[in-house]
This record gives sequence, C-alpha cells and structure tokens, in this order.
Amino acid sequence: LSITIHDVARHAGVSVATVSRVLNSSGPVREETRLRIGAVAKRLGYRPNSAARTLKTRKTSTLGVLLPDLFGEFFSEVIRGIDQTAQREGYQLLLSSSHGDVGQIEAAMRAMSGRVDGLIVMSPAVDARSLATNLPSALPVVLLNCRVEGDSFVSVNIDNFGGARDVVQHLIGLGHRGIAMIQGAPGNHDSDERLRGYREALQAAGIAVETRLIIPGDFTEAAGYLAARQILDMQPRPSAVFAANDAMAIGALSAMRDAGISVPDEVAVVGFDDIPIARYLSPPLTSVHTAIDGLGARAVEILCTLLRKEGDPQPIHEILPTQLAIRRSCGAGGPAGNGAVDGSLEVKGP
Amino acid sequence: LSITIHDVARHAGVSVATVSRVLNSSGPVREETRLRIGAVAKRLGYRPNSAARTLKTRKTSTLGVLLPDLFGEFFSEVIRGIDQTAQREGYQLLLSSSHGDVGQIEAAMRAMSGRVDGLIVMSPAVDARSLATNLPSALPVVLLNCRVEGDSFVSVNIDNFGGARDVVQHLIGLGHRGIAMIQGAPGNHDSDERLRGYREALQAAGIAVETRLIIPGDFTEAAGYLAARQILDMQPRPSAVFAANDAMAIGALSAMRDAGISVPDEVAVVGFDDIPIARYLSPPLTSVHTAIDGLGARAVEILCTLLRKEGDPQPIHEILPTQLAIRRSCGAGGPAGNGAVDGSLEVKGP
DNA sequence: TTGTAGGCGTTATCAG
DNA sequence: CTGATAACGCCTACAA
Repeated sequence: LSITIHDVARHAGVSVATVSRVLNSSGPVREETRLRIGAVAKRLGYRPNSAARTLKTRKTSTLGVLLPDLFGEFFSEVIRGIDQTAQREGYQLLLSSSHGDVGQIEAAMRAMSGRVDGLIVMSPAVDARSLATNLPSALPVVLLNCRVEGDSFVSVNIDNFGGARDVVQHLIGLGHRGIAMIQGAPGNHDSDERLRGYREALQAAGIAVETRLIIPGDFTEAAGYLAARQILDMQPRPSAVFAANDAMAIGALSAMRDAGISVPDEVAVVGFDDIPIARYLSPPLTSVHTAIDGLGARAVEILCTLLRKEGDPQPIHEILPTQLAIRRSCGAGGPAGNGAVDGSLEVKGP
Repeated sequence: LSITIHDVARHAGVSVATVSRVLNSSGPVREETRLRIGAVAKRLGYRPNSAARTLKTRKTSTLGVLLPDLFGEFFSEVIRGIDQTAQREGYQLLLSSSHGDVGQIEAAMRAMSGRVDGLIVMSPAVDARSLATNLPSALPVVLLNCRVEGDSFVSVNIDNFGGARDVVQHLIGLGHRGIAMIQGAPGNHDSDERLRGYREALQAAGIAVETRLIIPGDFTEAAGYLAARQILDMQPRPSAVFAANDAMAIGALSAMRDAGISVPDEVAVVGFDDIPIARYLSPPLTSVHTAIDGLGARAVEILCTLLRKEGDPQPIHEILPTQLAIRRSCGAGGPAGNGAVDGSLEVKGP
C-alpha cells in the first residue's frame, strides 16, 4: 500500500540500487540521473521505510531516554535540553518515564534495547550490575545525575555538592550559625550530595553539624511545609533553613507565613534549582541556579560522540557547575522589586 | 552478532516457524515443544528483533507524541498521563517537543510517520490541511487541546471555556464588577477559549465587556508581572484580575506585592490550571483545577481504541471538566492556613 | 556509471 | 502439529 524504492526505480527507469545510491549519497551517480530520481521520489512522496532500513543497517537513529517519576519543572527542562539537542543531531527520542522501582526501569530498558542506538538513563535506583544484565553490552549509555560506581560508565552530573556548599557558605557569611537543612528524597543521589555540601560548608567554618537540624523530606512542597513547622518549634530556633530544592523551600515559606514568622528577618530561607518562579515568590527566593536543560543537552552531545566513536574510549565523568542566585529570602541582596521585568538573569557567580 | 530466532530453533531442534508460533501464541504447538522452546529462548536470552517484526507486520507498538514548546508543570503532567497509560497499553513513546512554528512540527510529523502506529498531536499551529498533507491518511491521530475544525479529527480538550466562565462568575458573585483579564499566548486555542469564557460570564451578568480591561500576555510569569503593573495604573482600577494561567497569576501577585497592593483586600486575583504550588503562594491562589495528566491519559485511551478499531468510526470530541479551587487570593474561602498538610485536594465543585 | 542478487530477522502461507 | 519457503523494503558487494 505504501510506496517503496521499487516504485521510484520503476518510475525513473532505473534500478533500485541507483535509487538507493542517490538517497544515501553513497556511490557515484550521473548528475542527470540523480536529478531525475530526486524529482520522481518527491513527486511520488516517497519515504524510506525505516524498519527495513534499520533491519539492514542496524541503526535506528533513535535515542532512548529513561527517567524516574520526577517533578514538574525539572522534568520538562531536562527533556527540553535532550529533545532540542537530539533533534539537531538528527535523532528521534524514545521516552519512558514514571518509573518507581528498579523492576520497572529494568523492564523499560529491555523494551528499548534493540530499538535505540544509545541510551540516556536517569535513575537513582539503577546500578552497574542492573545495566549490564539488562542491556546489550555494546549499547552506549550515558548516566544522568546518578550515583556512579567505578569507571564503567559515562556520566553527567550537576554539581550538587558544590552548589549546596556555596549557598550554605553564603548563609554563614551573613552571620548565620544555626542552619537547618530539609533533605531531599532518601536514597536519591542529588539529595545525598546536597547534604554532603551542607556538612562540608559547616565544617569548613568550624560549625558543628547537629543531627537535630537535618530534617527528612522528599522534594515536595508538602514535605517542606511540614519540615518548616518542625524547625519553627525547635529550641533554640535555627536562624536559617537550606531546603534541598525549591519546591520544599516554597512549602517552608508557606509554613512560616502561616506561623507569622517573617522571612528573612526572623528566619532566612534558601533553596536549590532556581526554578523560574523562584524570583516571583514572596520574598524572592535565594537559590542555586543550575542549567537543567544543559544537563540534558550535554548528555545527548556526549552520547552522540560515543555513537560516532569519536570520543576516547575512557569513561567521562562530567560535572556541570552551579551559580548562586541571591535574592531577598536570605536577607542579603536583591532590590526591593524582584527584577522581574528587566530581563536580566539575576544570576551571580560564586 | 545478536541472537536470532534461527538460533533458538536450532538449539531446540525445531524450525523457526514453530518458534515463531510459540512466541506469538499463533497456531497450535504441542505442549512439550512449547515448553522446550520457551526454556531455550530464555536460556539464550533471545529478544525478537523489532525492526524485522515491524517490517513484516507493519506494527510498531509505538505511539508518537508531538508537543509544542510548553511550560513546566503543564508539560510534565501531560507527559506523565500519556506515558503511564501508554505503558499500560503496551506501547512505547516516540516524543518530539519544543516545536515553535508549523514548519518544525510538520517536519516532526514526517519524521515520525512510518515509525508509529498512532499519533497524539498537541499544537496550536496545526490544522486539518497540515495533518492531511504530512501524514499517511491511514494513521490514527488524536488532537490534544487543539482548535478543531469540522469533524475530520478526533480530539480531547480541557473545558477552557467552562472553567474560565465559572471562575469569573465566582468573582462576580463576590461583588466584583471591574474584572480585568490577562490573556494567554496569542493564537493559542486555550487562550482564546478562556477569553471567551470570561466574556460569557460578564455578559450573562449584564456587565459590559471593556476592551481596555483585556491585557495581552503569553502565559509566562514575566508577562503576568507586566500586565499587572498596567492594570494597577488604570483609572478606575479593576477590583479583580483573571489571569489565563497560574504562571501569569504568580507574576501578577509579585507585581502587586512590589507595588504595595494587598491581595485580596485591594485586588482579587485568580488563575487557571491549579498547578501544585498554587496553594503555597502568598496568598494561596484561587484557580481552575484541571486534571492535566487525565488529558494525556484520555488521549492515549482513545487512540488505543482507534488502533483496535473498536471505536465507532465517527469522530469523537471529548471535553474534560474543570473544577473551581477556591483559596484566599479571591477574597472568599480558604482557612487562614493553606490546608497544605491535611492531604485534602481542596477542590470544590462548581 | 549502472544493474543483479543475496540477505537482514520475522511472520505467514502453504504443504506434509 | 510441524517444516519449508516466500515475502516485507532496503542496502551493498559484485558484475557488467
């Protein structure tokens, strides 16, 4: 029913081999023939059957993307970066997200193997063994924001540690000593690294790390709200709060407002991620700015060099830098307005 | 290099035909043979080559998803709904987003045709002609939140009109007469429908629709901020603002805070979409709640019945209902706190 | 410069 | 119940 290379060949009065040659610019074809075939192909609206092509060449021109069940802003930005870069590189995207446990993600990996040329995996649950047993060993894989054991895989990460350390350092610089932290989801790599950065900053300043100041959370607004209520009840009460992401910071701000606590006058609050609305909050939220779309984009770029076999065979571990976005919620910096309309990024270097 | 159906056949001492029969449960196979083949296949770690299978059967077990370049929360929710449902129905997802103009989306459609069994298209830019000329006429398509002309296509929409009408009606019920609206992106279907709902509510209440009260926007926080500044300068100043989405409402809240205007005491503000953080804003934002993930889920369900040829051939136009989520920003309803921690949806019927 | 033919891994149609 | 075998649409030596 569909139109094939044979139809084109017949209409152009040549063999399928010649048609194939002009389509792929492989092998020599007389200029006149090339033009004629091109015209016929266009006139007939010919589209090469990608299944047949894949069967023959073993190339799918498709990249697989495996994501966990993640949160609004972050998700869309990662995808945006991946999508735009893949498009530019001539790849389609086979997406599978919303994975809770390891079993689901392994099933997705198996379903994708054979249908993609390479894979981008973002999952706190996945490990080297899991990858090895569920994927063809020849399939190039780039790990995104994952805990990486050893050097068996290529990975791209955000500088969670450095970003957290910097923002806590900033709080310390403002004179804060009692600094609470609201943790991200347990077992999550980002979460652990941000906690590590928090610890590092305190220790570097000679401040004791108090366990009671580290409150569990799960990256949701509701968790931030609950954690903040807990923090407000503490004796002595901390003068600053570092939430492991902006969503929890927003929950915390909400809780403080409900409790009649002024931010930043009574308690300073900072977040992580610098989501777009951070600057529109009340007060505008100090956060750690990360180029989330850049994370996705970089992963695709690396994957593509792997596919072209350009890259040196040794594994790459890339870490994307972060920047402090200082606004009013920390009590230092930021004009009275929120700079919403001047178009400036309002992002400052560390 | 990879292991094929021939290998399985050889190891099991049968023909490829028999192996194929047990794999697809097509045709009769003696129980003993079936078991033996199954065991061999598992032992060898055999995975059917999907390209070959597609070439033969003309089925890809893949759904295409075409999305515009859209905004954080909305995007991830739509995808989540699509993904989960597709997974349950046994389909993979070929995704292409970040499309600005018609040309890009048409290119994406062409790139997908032949690689998917069906297509979900969400784009304000696409029309019937565009679909017809760029897609095989046999390919089932479901339109998402699109303007639909005639009955040539199946579509799923959110009740933009009804939701907007209800929330404006609510403002009117609270005594507001001067109600400004911040519009969404020009040319966008959601945007137009929400405007239509706004008009309808005013007219039904016998209030004249004033053009000066309708401010252009584009669904971003920045646009909401700018629009609100404009509104605050008006003489006489409106007593309520309906933003066509929550992001713009957030921008508007921010502008009012900067201007020292109290919400809802001096000006009431309402949004549309009810994104998760709406209830954590200051004050908690009254909005129109929509099950965005339900939108995606429903689209996949309909597409699947189309693929099974179960559905009646006549086109379906489904409209998903909305609900008012009344909070403090409109001046009516909501406790002093924001109900953040009691787990209730805080969504009320119209 | 062009054509012929074999095969990629499956499924499906026949006979047996 | 099982086994040959012909497609599916394309690419690519090898021949001409």
